Amino acid sequence: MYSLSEENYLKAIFQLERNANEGVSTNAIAEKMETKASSVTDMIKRLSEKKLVSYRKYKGVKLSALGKDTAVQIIRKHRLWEVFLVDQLNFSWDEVHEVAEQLEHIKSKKLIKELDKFLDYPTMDPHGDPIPDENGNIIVANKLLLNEINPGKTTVCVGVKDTSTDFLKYLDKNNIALGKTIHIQEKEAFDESMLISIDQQELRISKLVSSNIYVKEQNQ
Amino acid sequence: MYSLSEENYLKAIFQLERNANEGVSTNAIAEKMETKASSVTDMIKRLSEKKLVSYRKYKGVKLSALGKDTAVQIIRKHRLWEVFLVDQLNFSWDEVHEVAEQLEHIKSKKLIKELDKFLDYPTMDPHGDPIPDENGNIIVANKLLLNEINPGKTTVCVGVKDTSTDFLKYLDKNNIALGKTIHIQEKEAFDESMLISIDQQELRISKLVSSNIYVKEQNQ
DNA sequence: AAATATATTTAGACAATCCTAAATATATTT
DNA sequence: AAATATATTTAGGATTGTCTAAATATATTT
Ligand SMILES: [Mn+2]
Ligand SMILES: [Mn+2]
Ligand SMILES: [Mn+2]
Ligand SMILES: [Mn+2]
Repeated sequence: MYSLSEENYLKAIFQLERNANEGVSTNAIAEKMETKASSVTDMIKRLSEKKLVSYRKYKGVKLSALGKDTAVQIIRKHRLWEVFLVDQLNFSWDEVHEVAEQLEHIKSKKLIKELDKFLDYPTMDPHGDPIPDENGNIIVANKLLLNEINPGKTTVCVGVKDTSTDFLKYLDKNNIALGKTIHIQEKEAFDESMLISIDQQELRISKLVSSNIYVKEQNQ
Repeated sequence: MYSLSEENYLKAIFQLERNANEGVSTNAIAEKMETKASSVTDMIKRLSEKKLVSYRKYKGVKLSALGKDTAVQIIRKHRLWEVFLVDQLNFSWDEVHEVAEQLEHIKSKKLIKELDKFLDYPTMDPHGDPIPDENGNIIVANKLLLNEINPGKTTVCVGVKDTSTDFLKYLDKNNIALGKTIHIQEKEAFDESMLISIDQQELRISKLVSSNIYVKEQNQ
């Protein structure tokens, strides 16, 4: 169907489109893909030929319905594989991404259908991100960033924004994981650092940390 | 490490080397890979540069130790994935090869180690072929082709030589599977067809069929 | 609005992999 | 051993995807 390279571009454009409401810029794609703007322009033309994106010179690209659907299916595969690696093969949440980047390109309808069944139809991946269903529908949970919550509140960790190995290992080290109850004791006005408690343990975290943890408020 | 294409060539050469004791010919590789002899020559030069094969013009290629080891590890991955697909994801033995051809190229030491453990260290794939261990050792079972066995003997099916969908579906239809007891009642001298019985059911099979089923003799 | 900075595209090139057609080497017949 | 057939390599080219450098368009400053 589509090449590995085309699939990676589609995924990148999809993720960039979430934020920007205008066409996604060549440079933004180049940065995300860690490649050169000229390479992006080349690829955009190919994707446009194949009706995966709409493109007007200098105006950026938008995914077509076909392009969007293709991207979502790749994300679905990526996240299902991540679940498999963590739940069945003893991978930790900081080890799965690289392998899932490869596995997401395996082409087999049956494989992904059976994997989904085997994993008992998971709805989120190890980082708290939603897994699109067969039809490409994504249920967006109403989650908030921890740094937006007021002191005194009790929350539950439901996801991470930064999924880098460094950040995930930091969280591991400090006993922060999906499902953990996080109580916010104080928020320092000066640098927005927070004093939180998890399992009766106090911990001070920087704004950089609190702005990369998704939570939902408890009992609401 | 190595490209998908390079890996596929190594695997093909490895399999061809099993039979031929001389260097593997360009044409043999071309036929196996369903490509052109000129493409094979191109690739052989690349593999030779990378010390994966030794090559003398017009004399065919031989895998180096490195090439052999690389090929065996790919075969190991291929067969482990086939076991996974059949045992865990409800694939039938005629459906796995195509997907395993893709999965065998996923690069992750940990993945294959954990998959092996998850499957409880299987020693053979769904077609009865041995799975090389971590160190690349292959235990060659002493199996015989059914057409070499004399009438009156009782055997157990332990593998298939032809793994094409058509042949595997024929076996399914006729209740022939790994582990089944096959009793040989008659062998027709004229065309070497056989009358066999499986689960008290009689079946006449052609020489083409009996020469693609591996068995071991019972009680010996 | 002109000058400057930034973003984007184009031109030209390169590596990997495949192909066809032609040239050459090796093997088989006669 | 010459003639013929078969196998293999080489030459030249296409495609995909990448890159650098130059050209051009758009955005921002002054
Ligand atoms: Mn990921
Ligand atoms: Mn994830
Ligand atoms: Mn196979
Ligand atoms: Mn097999």
